[in-house]
Amino acid sequence: MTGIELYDTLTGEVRPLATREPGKVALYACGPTVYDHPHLGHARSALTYDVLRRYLEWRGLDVRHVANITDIDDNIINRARDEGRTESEVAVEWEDVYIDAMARLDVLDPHDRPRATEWVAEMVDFVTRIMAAGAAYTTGTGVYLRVGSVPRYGDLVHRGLDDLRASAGARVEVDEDKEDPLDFALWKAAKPDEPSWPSPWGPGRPGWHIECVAMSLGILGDDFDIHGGGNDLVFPHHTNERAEALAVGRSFARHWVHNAMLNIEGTKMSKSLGNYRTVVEMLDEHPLNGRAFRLLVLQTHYRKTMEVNPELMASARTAVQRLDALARRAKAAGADHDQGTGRRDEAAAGAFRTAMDNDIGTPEAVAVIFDTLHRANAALDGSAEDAPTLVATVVELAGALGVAVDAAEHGAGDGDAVIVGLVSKRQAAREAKDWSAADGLRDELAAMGVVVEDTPAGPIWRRA
RNA sequence: GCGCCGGUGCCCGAGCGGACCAAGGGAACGGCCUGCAAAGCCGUAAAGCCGCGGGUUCAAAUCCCGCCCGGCGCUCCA
Repeated sequence: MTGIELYDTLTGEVRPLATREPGKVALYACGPTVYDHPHLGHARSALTYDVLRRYLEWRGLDVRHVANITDIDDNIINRARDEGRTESEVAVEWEDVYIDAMARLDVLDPHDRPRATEWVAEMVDFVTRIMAAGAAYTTGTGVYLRVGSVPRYGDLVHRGLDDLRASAGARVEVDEDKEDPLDFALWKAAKPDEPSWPSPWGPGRPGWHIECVAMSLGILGDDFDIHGGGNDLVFPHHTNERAEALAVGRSFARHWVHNAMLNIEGTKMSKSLGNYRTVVEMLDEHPLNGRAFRLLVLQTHYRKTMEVNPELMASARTAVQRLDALARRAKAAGADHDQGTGRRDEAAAGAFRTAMDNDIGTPEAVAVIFDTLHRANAALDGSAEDAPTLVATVVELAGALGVAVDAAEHGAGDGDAVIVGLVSKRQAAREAKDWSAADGLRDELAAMGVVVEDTPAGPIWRRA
């Protein structure tokens, strides 16, 4: 028992996270198929599991975080064909873009980042076992899972087989060779000009969902703790992953976690609506956007659709600056020296923990952080004894959610000497009570994008 | 149509039966601080009968029923 409660999609309720091994958490989060720019939805999803992982670690649990990269599928093949390149070239390019974008969002690298193409042998082996179990059959186009043979197939989506059948084929035409419209390909027979791997059923490539089963069970083992992903993956992706594992009698995820989608300007983000936003684009717009977007994600519960628009990004940036401002003035006041020594405000840490233990209540946790920030500022105003502890608590709790607090006055470094010179020149003018000279210098700095703040301990500055 | 998740102040967004909490962030306004600012502090608002209509209860934003609206899913999408 971890004391942490998490919503489980399978049972449809918040329930205690009871891990397979005490003190350890095996987490598998579905990663992207790499053939295009990662968008804000990918970022929200990655952030959700990064925060979950960081919090579990903050609680002292030993987490093994696996996030896959799907580097072979129809989209990649189509893109490669369109661009006259190999599938591998396309996949490598977009995987690099993805990983770089995640790093800029301060998403920790997962402990394992398996690629589908590196696990084909395991997938073939898995399909072989499903065949042996009598839960699959071959047709001219590949190997199919017999969905009807899997007990409680629709449990994850909370729908019965007949109900699912009734809407099957609503969007995609049904393959007549299949025994049941719900059956899906475990292995696809090779078509001309497509990459393929040898198999007992002839050359082909992995079918649907099989890569995640092979990799999650292969790396984390049976009965691993948490399987996560966007809630659009509940069906068919996760439902079918689960079916594949169940077909060979293996116990799959103990807990299913799904994050909600994201809207832009009130409507869903989609390419056709023209409101499709990429992570790189968002990050390039403002140096604070990485942290601001994370804060925005944290301010909405992970199971609720979140809103993103320029105004909200701006307000999140302002909030991030308040965090930095606290650190800066604490540093100027010499009140930050005990950071990392373990001293913290236990009332705040306790409230934070209570919020997070309750199904990862990040909005409330963020509220605790800002309440503490408020107390820290007040303590700093009155030079109260506990100011350093409160400041350290803010930094620690924000850090537990992956929000870095930056006390540095210096930006990139370029031009710092000039800025420092102007700041001290202005201070000299102020001491001489030459206000017009001082204000002129402040305007000059402002034109350079630098804001000066006068504190009892002397002037400090930051980039706007 | 079916399943899941939602509809709370100017915007975003907590709360899930009862306590001076209807949190927290942003925006606005007044005051303090400041040479003036910035940062910070204090306070305020006709700001919301918590989507609409019923019901359960001593007590509901919180539970139940119906309706309206939004999002996602219903074969490869976070």
